[in-house]
Amino acid sequence: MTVETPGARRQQIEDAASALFRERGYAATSVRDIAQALNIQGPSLYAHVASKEDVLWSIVIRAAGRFNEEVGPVAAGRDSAAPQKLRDMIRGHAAVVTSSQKDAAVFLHEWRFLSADRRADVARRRDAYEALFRGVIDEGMRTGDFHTVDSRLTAMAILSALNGIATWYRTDGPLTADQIADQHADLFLQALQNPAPEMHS
Amino acid sequence: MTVETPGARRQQIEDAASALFRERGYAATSVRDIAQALNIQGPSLYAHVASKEDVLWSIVIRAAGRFNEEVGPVAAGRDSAAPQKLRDMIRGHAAVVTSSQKDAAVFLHEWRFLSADRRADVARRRDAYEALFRGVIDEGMRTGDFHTVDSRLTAMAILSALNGIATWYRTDGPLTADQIADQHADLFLQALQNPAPEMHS
DNA sequence: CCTACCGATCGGTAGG
DNA sequence: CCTACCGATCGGTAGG
Repeated sequence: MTVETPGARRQQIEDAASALFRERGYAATSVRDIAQALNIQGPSLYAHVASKEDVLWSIVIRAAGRFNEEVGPVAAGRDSAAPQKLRDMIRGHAAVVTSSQKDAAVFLHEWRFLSADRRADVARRRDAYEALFRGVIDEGMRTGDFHTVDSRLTAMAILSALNGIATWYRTDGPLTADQIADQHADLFLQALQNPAPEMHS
Repeated sequence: MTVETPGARRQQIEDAASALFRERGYAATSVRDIAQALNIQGPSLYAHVASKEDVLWSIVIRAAGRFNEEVGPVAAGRDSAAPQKLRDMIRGHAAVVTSSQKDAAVFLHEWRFLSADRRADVARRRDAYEALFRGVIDEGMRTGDFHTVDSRLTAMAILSALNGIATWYRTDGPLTADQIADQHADLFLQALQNPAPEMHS
């Protein structure tokens, strides 16, 4: 008697697939595995999805969308300086990794199993996203808030550290998602920020 | 007429497999793919290896061994303080990632396809290795060289950043392997180190 | 190192 | 959402 919102079943499929792709990897997960998680037969899945790759694609764009929604506005914001902006971007990215852990892990590790076209699309989005981080680092160097670093290497180091959270974060671990986000922000801001200029110099 | 050292063929198999596992992933690489890279037939591979998983295992322990050889002695060393030690550990780890890029990438991403026993073994080694980094960070906090951080989170951040190098490093890129290693060391030492104490305080 | 071959499983379709 | 089924491919073995 419950009225399901359209696509509710599709969502369940994607969630089950996300968990399986993360645990076993895309290539090692069969369509029947996904179906079994939903207590239906393998071929029944094709009433809802066109192909196994389509399911992966949905998960990947879902995750990519969350990162962009969270970090994009901060990066575009004009009302805060580079250090605060980078701090908020780090916190935002970390928050997506911890709150959408499965999708994020699949996005990060399984996108190579997409078709060539879709892979190219992901590569473009990814580069644009990394450019947000490079940009704020460059900005901080221009304003003198950050000391001189290679902004590409530094952006990659930050993002690799944040993405690594997807590998080791446990909801029942000793640190909350907020603490993890804050401590990464502290760590990298400490690494980048120049000491506040002395008043008398 | 060339006399091949024993195991030379085995090495070639592991090298070819390492490249393929890295590109396509273990599960998506067939035994026939590996054989083809060596211009032999699929079943001929079994004259040299017992199973596909055995090849993965060889690559994984090869990579794990390199990390331990490079970083272990530094971590155990008694002749330098925590900051210099951490700097050398970061440089050592980064050097392995860049010099054994394929093996390192396979080690980092494909080890979950090992049997349960071997996976447990890798997990143990990995934890012991991470403990080397946690240890030197703890040491630096005790001596007052580092300010207070969560050593586990910080160790994971450092290792995730360094392991990420395997994803983006290109031999023909703008930065040499040494520059990448040094700049990661600079970045994280900057993040951790307290300013040198004033003489008059 | 080869050919011939094995049972199992894969993603996906037909036709309800 | 089901059963029945398809061709392709998988890791691996037999027997040279």
